[in-house]
Amino acid sequence: MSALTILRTYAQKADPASIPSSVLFEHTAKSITIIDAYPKSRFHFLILPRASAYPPLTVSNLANLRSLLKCDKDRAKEVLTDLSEDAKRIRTCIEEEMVKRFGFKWAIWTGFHSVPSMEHLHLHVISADLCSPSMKVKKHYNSFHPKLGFFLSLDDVLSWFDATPSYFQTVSQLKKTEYEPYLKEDLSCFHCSESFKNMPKLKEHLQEEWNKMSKREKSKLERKRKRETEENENTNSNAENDPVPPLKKPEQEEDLSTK
DNA sequence: GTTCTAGAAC
DNA sequence: GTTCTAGAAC
Repeated sequence: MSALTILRTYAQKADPASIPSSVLFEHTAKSITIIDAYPKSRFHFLILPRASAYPPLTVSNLANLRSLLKCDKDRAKEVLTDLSEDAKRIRTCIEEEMVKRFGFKWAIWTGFHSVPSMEHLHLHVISADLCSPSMKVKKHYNSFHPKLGFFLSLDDVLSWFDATPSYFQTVSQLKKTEYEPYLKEDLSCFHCSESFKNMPKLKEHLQEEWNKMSKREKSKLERKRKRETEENENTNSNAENDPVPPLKKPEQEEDLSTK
């Protein structure tokens, strides 16, 4: 089967449960969520609108964002808002898993590639780390870089529907010539903008950025936990006494939070 | 995505 | 001289 149309065959399944469990994450009447076969971050899912869920839209209307945005505006918006709801649920699952596996939560991006590499509309739900063995070449990295322009956040796309009709017209063309050059831009860290000469150097740096984030977030959680314990002890020990003054933040805490 | 090759890095 | 990497070709 062609790699380019694999998503379409999933989206056309009458019974999504027949999709291998190593691929399928979950499905609803309207969508199918799969685990990306080549994850570009620690968590990377794709949400596909099911081919028969949006009559009279056809599988060719659902080929990509461009083809969808050419359809009746209300119908297109319905597909996207449904995907948005699904994404919200998936993000919650990812966050739970982040806490279970890594002990803290970090950002999750939800959006489309402006120029997709596979047939059938697919919404990326991807953790904001871009650390993965499958992240190999510049094109991979730049296609998810949140500040570059190639990656279109779903919220941005939804905001196009509230813009002027002429803006919607223009932006919904998603011209390849406009977006493809982003993929060739120099490698720069999405956290700190530092630039890198090659992928191995960038990947090493992204891992360091993630380690820093992990430390920062975990100590934040630790301070929160301590504070809550203290507050509880305080409440209990003073339960029979008169009103207690609010707890003051220790000096040390102020310092750490600014770092 | 994988394979091949030129050129950079070491 | 050998290894590594980016980019082109498929």
